[in-house]
Amino acid sequence: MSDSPGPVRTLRGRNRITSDDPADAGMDARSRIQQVALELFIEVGYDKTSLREIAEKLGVTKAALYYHFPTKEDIVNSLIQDRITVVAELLEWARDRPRTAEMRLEFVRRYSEGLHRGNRHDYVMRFFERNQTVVNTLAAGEAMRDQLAKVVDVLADPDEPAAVRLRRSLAIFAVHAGHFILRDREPDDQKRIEAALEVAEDLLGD
Amino acid sequence: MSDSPGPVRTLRGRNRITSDDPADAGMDARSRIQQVALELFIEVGYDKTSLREIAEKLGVTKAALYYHFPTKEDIVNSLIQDRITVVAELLEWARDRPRTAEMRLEFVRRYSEGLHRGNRHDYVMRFFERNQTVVNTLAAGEAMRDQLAKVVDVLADPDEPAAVRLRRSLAIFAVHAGHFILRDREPDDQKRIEAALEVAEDLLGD
DNA sequence: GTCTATAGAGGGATAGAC
DNA sequence: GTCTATCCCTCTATAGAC
Repeated sequence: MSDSPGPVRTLRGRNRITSDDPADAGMDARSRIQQVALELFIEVGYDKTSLREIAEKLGVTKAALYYHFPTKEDIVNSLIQDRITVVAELLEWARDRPRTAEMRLEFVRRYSEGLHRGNRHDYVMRFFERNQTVVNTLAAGEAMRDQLAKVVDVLADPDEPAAVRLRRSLAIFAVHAGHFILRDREPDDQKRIEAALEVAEDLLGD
Repeated sequence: MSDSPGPVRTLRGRNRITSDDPADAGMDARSRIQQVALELFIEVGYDKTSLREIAEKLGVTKAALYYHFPTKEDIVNSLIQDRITVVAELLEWARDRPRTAEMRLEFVRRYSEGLHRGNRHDYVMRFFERNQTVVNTLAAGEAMRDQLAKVVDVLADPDEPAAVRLRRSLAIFAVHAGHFILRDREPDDQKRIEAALEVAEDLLGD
């Protein structure tokens, strides 16, 4: 809830998650907070990440954070909001299209594209899966859950057999997980994404 | 670490996770604590579950818990320990067997069996996936991660192409997730397990 | 084996100066 | 926009009686 005061949302094209240090000029305060918080939320966990820790890593004090985000939850919500918007657009695209095999394929490709092109959406999803219990207590988290269910429903009719539904659900999961599961063996980002898509398309077929 | 004082480990055959109330005679104190804690850890999350809450649900006080488990972490560790043992045995079984297609199939079947027959192992795994960031700070959690990697390595040679590796990894995930993903559409436990196995076997083929 | 009471630490959030 | 200082709360864990 609430998108708070603070400066206007800039959200520059940024993919890497390595704002280890002050080399991060080029980002406004709000973005830098989001970035550092997201890293910590993924690695240490949302609950175990204190505002003090975030502030320290940014070289400011806790109180400074409160100027940009009224609560800790608001940091998460701001992160999730972008992602929700993008998926909502994709669902809108799919809305009245007939559920053909080609349509489903195109749907997954667009899904993958939105996940990897946009701003750190892959890391937002990683946060989501690594902090499931936290996310369930958030309104924005509930929204994401609903969307995910709708995405799955695009890929498989709710009254298809259980095995088919599961198989198609895994297509989405392949797109999500591929990026991280393969990280150690396949260093090339693009190659990983393509491999994941290959598996996903395979799962959609009969 | 540490398996603490407390009574001897009994761990009766028990599958349901519904110890809502004192209808849970038949379990010793230690098991009842594990049961209630596991439920809360899954639903509310490990961090947000306080010992007070666990104690309240059991109708005792916090201090009583400390008699059975020296720390909060020890509850988790005791839960995970069984699971680690079972998977270790399965990996031992697989150790020197040739990696044929039949062997992989049998491996996954045994994996599924150990997951659903044993004592609430499916819920332990659900705890694992829903509290990933917490589990990573635990020694026992690290052990589970290692085992999972080894399980995947049984199904796919580390130097096979990325897409193949991902596909096979998903076989294990299907077994894990199927049970929960399909819960709303397919009420029959056994049917869900079979559907998941069907998908898993499919993913192992070429 | 369970209780009451409390120590001791750390967290989120606010007040108000600059 | 950032700071210092502080409030207030909850949590884990321990001490010691019964």
